[in-house]
Amino acid sequence: MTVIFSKRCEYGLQAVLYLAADSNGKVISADDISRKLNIPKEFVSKILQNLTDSGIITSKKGKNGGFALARDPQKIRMLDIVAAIDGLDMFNNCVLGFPSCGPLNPCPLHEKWGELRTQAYNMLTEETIDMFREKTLRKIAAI
Amino acid sequence: MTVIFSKRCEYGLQAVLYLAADSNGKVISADDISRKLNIPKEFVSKILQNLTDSGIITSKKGKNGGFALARDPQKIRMLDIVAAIDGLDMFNNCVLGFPSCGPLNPCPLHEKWGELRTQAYNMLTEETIDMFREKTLRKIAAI
DNA sequence: CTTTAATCAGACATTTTAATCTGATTATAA
DNA sequence: TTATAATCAGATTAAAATGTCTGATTAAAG
Repeated sequence: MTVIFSKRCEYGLQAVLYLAADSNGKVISADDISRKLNIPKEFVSKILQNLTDSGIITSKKGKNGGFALARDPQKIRMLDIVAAIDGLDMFNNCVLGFPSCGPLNPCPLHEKWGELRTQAYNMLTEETIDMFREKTLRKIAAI
Repeated sequence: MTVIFSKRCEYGLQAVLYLAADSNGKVISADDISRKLNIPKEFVSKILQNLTDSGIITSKKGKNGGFALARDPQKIRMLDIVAAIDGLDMFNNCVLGFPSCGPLNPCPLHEKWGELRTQAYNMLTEETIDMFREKTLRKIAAI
């Protein structure tokens, strides 16, 4: 198995993209998100709690409650969500699992992989979730 | 958690690189590999068995037995090892975990991520383990 | 004020990955 | 030919990730 993001993180990214795309000021319930994205309800609820604790989304309790973005979608970077759920270790640790891999003591793939990793990091840093409204809506409509 | 290669695959890559770098025609035992790379012996043994089954390395049983590359190091691509252990799903599946992500029905990250993924694929395809002898030796010396 | 529908908190269960153990087989060397 | 040192095969354990359940709390609506 090879993974870029954990399932938790994939689902978290999906959920936040959905909140950004389809909530028009209103909150969206975990149940709704679960059905739309086809993610187990109890699981996505946990992830939404995480994201609430991290300050990326807010929650409204009680009847008609749900979740919404905590700030402008232009101010939520893909990286923020990844950092909140998976952390940023992948951008520091050696791709081959060697200990203390760095410029001084590089593993065989260090440089070439480093470039790719930096590109990935930049991508996640530059892209904010407001860029994806239409794409997200189209994708979700097709699930 | 975020992972590119599984632990099995990381260890497998390390082990094959080591075989390519430090075996001068001779076989190297799992015990030796375990000590040099600081990988649990029983675990690396299993991985070496896998790689033997996959035809990437060969094994010699009995006293003074061990493992060696099955063919020229110029003919063993990094990708071969990854394919044997982790498989190539990561090059096909959606990075956000959406179902049936493809050109017809792309996820929001589909294109940008696709470029990076292709670069990674090309890197693993173009690089053969003979390119890494010195780097590997230097790295292992520093463990 | 009561019902209802939601989040929240934490325990629990399942599955996958990582790691270990046991014993059989094999081949070298004394 | 016997002792030794290695791979091999399969079972077992441990840890981490994924997924589920139960009940408490909260707040809106009837």
